[in-house]
Amino acid sequence: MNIGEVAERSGLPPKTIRYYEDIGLIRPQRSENGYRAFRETDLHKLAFLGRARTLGFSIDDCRTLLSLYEDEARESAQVKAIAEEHLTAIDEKIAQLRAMRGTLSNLVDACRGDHRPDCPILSDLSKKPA
Amino acid sequence: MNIGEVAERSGLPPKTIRYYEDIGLIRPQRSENGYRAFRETDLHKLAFLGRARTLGFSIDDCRTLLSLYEDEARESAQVKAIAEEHLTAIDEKIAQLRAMRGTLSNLVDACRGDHRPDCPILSDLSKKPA
DNA sequence: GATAGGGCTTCCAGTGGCTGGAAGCTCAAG
DNA sequence: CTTGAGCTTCCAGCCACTGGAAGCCCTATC
Repeated sequence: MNIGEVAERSGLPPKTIRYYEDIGLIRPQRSENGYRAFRETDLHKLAFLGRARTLGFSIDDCRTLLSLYEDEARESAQVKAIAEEHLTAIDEKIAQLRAMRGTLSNLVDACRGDHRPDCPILSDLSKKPA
Repeated sequence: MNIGEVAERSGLPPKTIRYYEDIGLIRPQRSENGYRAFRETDLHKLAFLGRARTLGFSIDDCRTLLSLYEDEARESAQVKAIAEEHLTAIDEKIAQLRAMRGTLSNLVDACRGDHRPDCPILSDLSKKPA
């Protein structure tokens, strides 16, 4: 398979696939003409990576997950630990965003949004921290 | 004021303050010795920026907000529009994270996390997209 | 007056995870 | 034989900093 087909079937752009090779996540073979020659296993790995990325795992986590996936002697506890840590990080991000959202939403509600200059949003931003 | 004091009083690291000067958000004067010489207005601006950043506004938004703040002929509608757009973006991010969280949390719950290799998390990552 | 230290300066490079674009080779179709 | 799509590499840029090196400035102490 050439990169175009793999891109289509994995859902990842060619650029990303090349990048993943660059950083050593996959090692496709090469045809005589210099083109990357992907096997089914490469495609499978890329799909794995794509899915892990949509779940928000870092590239580093992906690397580890992929190696665990290929390691038949893995312990599911290793996988679970990574996932739990990631879950915690997600929760923290959500909490942070909700805090932002809360403040911002109050400010937006308080702002008339008309042609006059006075604006609670700017007032808040410019007020001294207590 | 030197940068150290401004850093402490604004809560921003010196590196960040220099960076903000670099990209033209502030224009502190200079002392004869070459040190940056900050006035109260600079400090005020930096505090404004710091607060806007913690609310998640992009640097570009911050630049606009700052110029609106200094523009006495502004209309609060301009400010509100920026804030509302940002609010929408935050909502999208939260939705995305919650989707991740939902899937991931199911997978984590389903994984025994023991010494055995079989793991629903890896199974899910490796399964073909429907 | 020498020295030690902390604070300040600039500049370069790296972070994460791609993405855009240029220059050039290969391949299939007409 | 030409055209165009697809592939190759490499370099640069995104965002918002951050780390580190090399070197100047200022104050305090001996």
